[in-house]
Amino acid sequence: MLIATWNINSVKARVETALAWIKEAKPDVVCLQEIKCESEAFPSAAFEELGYSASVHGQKTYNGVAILSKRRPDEVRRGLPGDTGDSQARYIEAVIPADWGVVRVASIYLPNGNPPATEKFAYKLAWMDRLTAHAKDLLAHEEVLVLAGDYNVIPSARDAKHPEAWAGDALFLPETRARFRHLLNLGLSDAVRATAPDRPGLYTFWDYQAGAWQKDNGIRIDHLLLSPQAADRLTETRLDRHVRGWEKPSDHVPALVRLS
DNA sequence: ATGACATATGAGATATGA
Repeated sequence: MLIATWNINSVKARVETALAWIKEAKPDVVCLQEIKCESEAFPSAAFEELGYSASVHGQKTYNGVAILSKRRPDEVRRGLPGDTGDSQARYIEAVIPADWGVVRVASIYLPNGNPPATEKFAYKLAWMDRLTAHAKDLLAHEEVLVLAGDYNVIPSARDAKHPEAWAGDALFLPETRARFRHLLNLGLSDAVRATAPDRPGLYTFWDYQAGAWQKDNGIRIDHLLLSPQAADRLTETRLDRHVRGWEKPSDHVPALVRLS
């Protein structure tokens, strides 16, 4: 079972690109972030034509997450528990049938948090604490679980071409990285690092500006975190970086795991 | 360097991103 995560930076601006990539990669599950539209406006029909069911948690203009799956989900949760006053659409979770049972998949759009000296950074850290609390609850079920998405976290220096340039950034500050480590230390595996512990140059994002793609000035901020039961089934990880070179690309590329 | 790019909104300029 092939599971992907992709920050698509507006599903309406990118629907043709998304369809082209899905036809090529043929994933079983696709977690999308930054769809930037309300749930009713999501182009579900276009994906249904390719045989996918769409579960959507959207909002106007900003954020918005979705899960596309070939098999229809058994259940869907919209919104991250822990703060009923949080109106930002950044979390959706679905239980999806697999040949060997079911997999619980979350599509996560973790707050950016810049600039760091503002309430935006406090919101990011609080959101990470809520995610950790929820992950702890989910891990207690001892299921095949994949927490996939745009984490807006550069876990370590090897995950950036120029780590020094990110020193004061919300994506790389010690508080951010400590919370990400805390999440991993619950017992989750960073799938890409589980299969390539020290390899440099594994990036998922290149800024639109200043020729970042041409210079390969990238960072790795899109992650698939696996429960032990999911890690047992991990046979392949992949970053589809060629998609960044397509016409009108998202600034992120798909990251994938295969569970067998 | 608060800029470059890109997107949404809404119809010009601003907010957001990472």
